[in-house]
Amino acid sequence: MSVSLSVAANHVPLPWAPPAEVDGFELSGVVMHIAAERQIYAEGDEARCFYKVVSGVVRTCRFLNDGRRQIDAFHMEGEVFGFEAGADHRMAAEAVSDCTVIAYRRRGLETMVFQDDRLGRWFFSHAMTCIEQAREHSLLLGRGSAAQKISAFLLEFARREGCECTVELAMSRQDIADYLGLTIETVSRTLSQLERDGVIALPSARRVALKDRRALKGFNA
Amino acid sequence: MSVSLSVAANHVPLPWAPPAEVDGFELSGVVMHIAAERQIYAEGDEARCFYKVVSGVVRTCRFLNDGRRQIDAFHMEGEVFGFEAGADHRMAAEAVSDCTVIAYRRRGLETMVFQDDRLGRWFFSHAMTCIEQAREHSLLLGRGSAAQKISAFLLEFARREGCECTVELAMSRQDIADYLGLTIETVSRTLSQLERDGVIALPSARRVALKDRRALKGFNA
DNA sequence: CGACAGCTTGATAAGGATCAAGTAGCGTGG
DNA sequence: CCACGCTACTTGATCCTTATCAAGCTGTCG
Repeated sequence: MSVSLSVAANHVPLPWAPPAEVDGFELSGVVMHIAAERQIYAEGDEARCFYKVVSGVVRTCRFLNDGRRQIDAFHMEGEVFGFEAGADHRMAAEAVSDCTVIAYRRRGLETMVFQDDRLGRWFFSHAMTCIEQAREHSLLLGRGSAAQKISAFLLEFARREGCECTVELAMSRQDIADYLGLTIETVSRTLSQLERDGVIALPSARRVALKDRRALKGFNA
Repeated sequence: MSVSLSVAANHVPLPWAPPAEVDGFELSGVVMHIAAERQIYAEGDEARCFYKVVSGVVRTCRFLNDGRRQIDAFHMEGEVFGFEAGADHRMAAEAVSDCTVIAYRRRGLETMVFQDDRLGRWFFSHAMTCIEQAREHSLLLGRGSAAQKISAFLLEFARREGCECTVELAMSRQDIADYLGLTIETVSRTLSQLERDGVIALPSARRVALKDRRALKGFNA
């Protein structure tokens, strides 16, 4: 089965499923550039679109009444964010670095999902992956020491960036703290301690070399 | 559209979607009784079935290498658990109290989901609800004080049990602790403190009366 | 060079974990 | 019916991790 929607100003093929599975699909998407620290949408905004990251890093987060922030996830190249069950966005999305994203209209898509097995399966698999990530994050937040949180964070981003030995951190210490449920000072101190222990090296603040992956993994299960 | 699968020994209509939406559907389900504290499936077991709670309470949880346990969720009457993206269960499921559940074969269902819009939509909505719950749980685990965690827990269960003023706790203090990322002593102390503050009453260990919902809500956002 | 933002480090405090005793409730058996 | 033993829960004392407050450092940009 093949479906095409009306073509918008910027027409971009749907690139976030294995090409073999959704060859026939095309969705109208609008390319957007967002400067670092700019908001893409706010908590409570109507969820008209969902997004795919082309370049840069995006964070989805919520704010507490006391002003603190919890970052739910960082979204990197190729990842989809902002797809909601209800009418509104439950979290805000903000650019961690300068970003390029594609905004897809949500309207119509939900019907399409159930008209084509392949697209439906992809979406379902996406949803299940989100659940697993959220649960993994819960586990970390609920039961990890600062060292466990930091080491899990570094290993996760090393994997996602594809580089096995060096992690380029797009996000600030504050972002890391808000993702892991720590303070900026504890993040800094823990990184320093890991460096003193010879587990990592910090050639610069935003660059981490993983020197002893075994030790890093050893902190967790 | 209406679909019927081969009828198993115990044939039970699929009851976990609004009746109006999946009237035509029937799935073969096997009714199971599980004694309190018995395991329904283990972490890593092949995910042949998913389950619906008929009565009692079920917990889904994971064990860490140091022996500690993180409870991901409690599942109550009418709720579905054990539906996985991959081939295996990522968490164990155990009976908190004596339970009755219905086990549905997973095989065949995934195809059905994409053959009928209504069933598909229900499943998708179920998945999205799971994501929101997992994120809510992350927020609580990452940023809450003991009092915030306990009050959020009580309000959540008051809502789910339908009773607005008294919560009947099926689970032990240890279960609560493992759900909230606390120790059993802190759970106990926090409940005692809330009682001293006149926010709740504890007529018995497993029964909590919510005396001041405003104060309970006040701990959180 | 100075100003600024982001990061690091130090000193201290608070919240929760841990270790250690109790106490209450409940089923069992006498 | 009560004594017993068991388990779950509560409470107390102390320790440890991390938060908080405060200061200094580093790199960048004008």
